[in-house]
Amino acid sequence: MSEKKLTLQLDFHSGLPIYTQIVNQIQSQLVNGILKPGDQLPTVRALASDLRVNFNTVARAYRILDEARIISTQQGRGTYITEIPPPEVTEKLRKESLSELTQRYINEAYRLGFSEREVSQMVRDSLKLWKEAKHVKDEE
Amino acid sequence: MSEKKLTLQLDFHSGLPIYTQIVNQIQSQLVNGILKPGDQLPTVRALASDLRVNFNTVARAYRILDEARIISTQQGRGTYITEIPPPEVTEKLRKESLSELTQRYINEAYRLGFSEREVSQMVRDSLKLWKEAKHVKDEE
DNA sequence: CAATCATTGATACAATTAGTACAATTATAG
DNA sequence: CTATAATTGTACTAATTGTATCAATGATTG
Repeated sequence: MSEKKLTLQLDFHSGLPIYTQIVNQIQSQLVNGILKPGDQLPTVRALASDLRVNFNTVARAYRILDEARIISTQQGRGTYITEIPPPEVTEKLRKESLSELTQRYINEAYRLGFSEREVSQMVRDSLKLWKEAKHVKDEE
Repeated sequence: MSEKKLTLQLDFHSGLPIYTQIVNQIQSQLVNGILKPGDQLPTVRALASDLRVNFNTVARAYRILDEARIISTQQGRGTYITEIPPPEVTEKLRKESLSELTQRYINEAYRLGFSEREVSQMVRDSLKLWKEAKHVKDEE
């Protein structure tokens, strides 16, 4: 059951290797709860076909995730999200996920020509708004 | 799909370095719309062979364009025209666009359960790294 | 003329992705 | 139950890409 279809959005011009994008997005979906422990991932060939990449590229991503104990790949069986990800892994993942997200954000801002000062200021402002909004919400 | 052939006219007696001519003509074709953001450029070897020059000369041109953020070169993958920010965007639009980008970033971080402190710290760290990297690059 | 510097070329390297054969497991036929 | 085929991940290699380094060349300058 649970024919959950793994949906990944690759950007072939982003400068990030395909396998890295696959790794990042699977990590992100796990942190985010879209993927859960025990879930089966598509086979390397199925996902590769879906993404229109070579299956070795997917295999490489899976191997990286496997070495990080995030998934468990079993020859002849398939690939699964690790049942009980150790807390230090999930915390590490959380941090990495934020780091990843932040880098993407800063790179994008830089690409659009914004300065370090502008980015810094905008983040400060936005965080302030965010905190205020959260405050209001918490007061209910 | 889009097998656009990049056609450059080199003048070997002009006194202008080959790599400069390549840089200029690619820039020119971009301005004139012959090349568009996302377009893939020929490989350094293919273009070099086409122009009958050493591929390092093309690589040098590509590197200059890459540093100018006009193209994005990716080892093992290829070279692409980057999505350039239209220079004629007003400052207001610029700010709005950064604001929007930042909101998306913060919302995503929030959705992933990060605290204001974590986000703030991560942005500071990432900006620092970014600035250092830029510095090194500028010093060469 | 000699020294220096920019340009170009030669060569080796590194990163990414693709191709091919193989091994482990599971499903199926008899 | 056993044999065989199908499915899955693995390992190794090859091909394609850009990168780094240094040497050769040729022009410029003192």
